[in-house]
Amino acid sequence: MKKQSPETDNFFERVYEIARQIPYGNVTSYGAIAKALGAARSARMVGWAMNASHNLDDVPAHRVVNRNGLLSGKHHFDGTNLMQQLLENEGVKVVDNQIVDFEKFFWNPIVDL
DNA sequence: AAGGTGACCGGCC
DNA sequence: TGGCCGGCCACCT
Repeated sequence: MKKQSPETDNFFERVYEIARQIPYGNVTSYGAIAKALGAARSARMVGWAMNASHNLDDVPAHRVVNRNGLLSGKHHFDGTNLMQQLLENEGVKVVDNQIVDFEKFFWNPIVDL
């Protein structure tokens, strides 16, 4: 988990590209990104790509949560509450690892793209 | 080369 | 009402 041939991470790039376009103060779900990629059922892959996005600072992974609005990947961040802190810093209310009014802050990549 | 895994989603029991 | 199961695609060992 360190190399990933530059030729094969085309899929990853696609995910990063979407995640990078998430507006400040907005959030989206893995499924939404998956649909934007044309693979609605491959939401898992999006999460996988996010896992690799740890190496990149251009990808705001904290703005990506599951369709439940739950900070599923917060455990993967440096700190335990770093993800929540970042979201709150952008004006997104987070309670108990869950985004409040998720639908209100939700950003659909398909619409913007 | 094959098997196992994963920050998910949706449907079914 | 809530928990279980399968599917899906790419990456890693």
